[in-house]
Amino acid sequence: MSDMPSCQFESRPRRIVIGAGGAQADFCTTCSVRPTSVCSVIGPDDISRLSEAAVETIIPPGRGFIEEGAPATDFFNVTSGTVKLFKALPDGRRQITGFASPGHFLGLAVSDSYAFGAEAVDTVRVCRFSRDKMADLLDDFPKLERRLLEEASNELVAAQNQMLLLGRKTARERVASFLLDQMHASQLPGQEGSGGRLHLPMTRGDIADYLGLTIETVSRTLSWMRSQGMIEVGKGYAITILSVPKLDVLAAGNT
Amino acid sequence: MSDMPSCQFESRPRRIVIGAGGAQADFCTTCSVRPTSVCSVIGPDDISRLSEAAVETIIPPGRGFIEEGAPATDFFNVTSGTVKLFKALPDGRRQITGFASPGHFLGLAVSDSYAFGAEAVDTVRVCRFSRDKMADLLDDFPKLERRLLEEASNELVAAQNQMLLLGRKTARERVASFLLDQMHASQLPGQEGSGGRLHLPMTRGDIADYLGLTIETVSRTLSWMRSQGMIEVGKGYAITILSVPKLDVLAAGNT
DNA sequence: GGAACGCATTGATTTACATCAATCCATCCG
DNA sequence: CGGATGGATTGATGTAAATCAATGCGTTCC
Repeated sequence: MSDMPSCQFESRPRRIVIGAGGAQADFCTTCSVRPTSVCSVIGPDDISRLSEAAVETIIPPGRGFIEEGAPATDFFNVTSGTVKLFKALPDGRRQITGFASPGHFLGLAVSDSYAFGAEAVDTVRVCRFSRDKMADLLDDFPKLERRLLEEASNELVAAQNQMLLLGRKTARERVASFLLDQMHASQLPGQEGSGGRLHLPMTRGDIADYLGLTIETVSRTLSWMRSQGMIEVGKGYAITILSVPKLDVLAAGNT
Repeated sequence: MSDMPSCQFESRPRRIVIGAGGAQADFCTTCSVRPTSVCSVIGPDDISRLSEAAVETIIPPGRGFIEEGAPATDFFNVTSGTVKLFKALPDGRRQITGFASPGHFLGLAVSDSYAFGAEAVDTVRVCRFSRDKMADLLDDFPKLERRLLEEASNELVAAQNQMLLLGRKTARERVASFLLDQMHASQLPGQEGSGGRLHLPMTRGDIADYLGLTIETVSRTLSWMRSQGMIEVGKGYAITILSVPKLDVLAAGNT
């Protein structure tokens, strides 16, 4: 735990701060266009309240910024990039429990320490809040609480799906499910169709830790899918989905 | 899906109903002593509001009462017994995502259909609410919403632990983790110490489906633990934990 | 009492995936 | 440029747990 690259937040404190009568539209600009963000939930009139608690932080690829088991002091809202959330065993085995993309909240845990670690996959921007102030905000903005409940419910559904995947699916089914999930995530409102082209910012190792497999099995499975004409594996982090139906059949477990 | 033993709720509608000025203490008696229940969160003064929406239902062992994928019309609060929550693949493979005991809420899903199925392990009592009315209740009782968020957060933490278990732990580690979890759950406030004696209402099949193993592996692992002096396997559903430290070492992955 | 049933245990065998190991190929950097 | 580095791929081998199979054992119900 001690050799973890701990993040000093590279904080340029209050990178974007709004005064009482300042230009509110400038606050956390990414927030304002994301339907799931803090700002859009709270409403423009109260943004100045939020600004007192928030610090925007930029996190470089591979940098950890939440350490599993550390005191849970902060609360985050991802505004750009992809974050991997994980838990680890003492001997180093790792399970990535999810990838958080823009709009997601981190640090919901009710306990006083983080139940998971978090690390930037690519360059990530987050809005960071003190958890103390967060409690006050929740009292003042019921809509925010509603939004958090919605978020938690969605994550719970995702977690249940992942438990089914980890407990009962074969390697091929896991990879197929993953690719389809990623495709759906990339087709969220605002994103263009992309014709089955995926970018996947994470490494094979991350995918393996997410799917409960090894790097080699992930690699072999992708090669097999390529041989079956289901996908095309490009250079770098590009994968193109050639046949959604074939992957669907696989992912559903209809071998 | 169609041959599932669907529950007609065996409803004796409003088994316990309170009139405007009625004896409020009679409503859902189990609720009133559980710190996590709906009633105790809402407060006695508002119980009559709740009574308009709630129906107490008794569900016999093995009976399913939430069908995965069915329209999510109701919302439940378990008041006694144990419920298994699960997801299934078309070919019958099953993953139990959790066991719900008294105080737990079911049906949080924001979508309009249930993301999981639910079935009674032993005889179960629940308070059932219409989801439509639930939305109104949430507006009127912020404390309830806070409580639900807390519940969801706790479940999320449990789900993350389970993902680590399913993705990265060996069979022995899984069973050890399970036994320790069950022991901790049985030591919640109110329950007596019990001296390591566990009751486990679920079958080996349920445990297997919860841990992502087969019945045979669960059985073999328990036998092995017995041979190691870690546990004692009694008749029926009784298991006695003889050495918490040994199980701890196993569960943590220190092989 | 004794089939019949469901659940659990134990043994023999198979297998999907992990592990060990050898390239390959970009990118980085002195 | 050329060695070093980190990720990815592919091959050979090992193994933990699944599968297949037999038996036991308590309950239920004629």
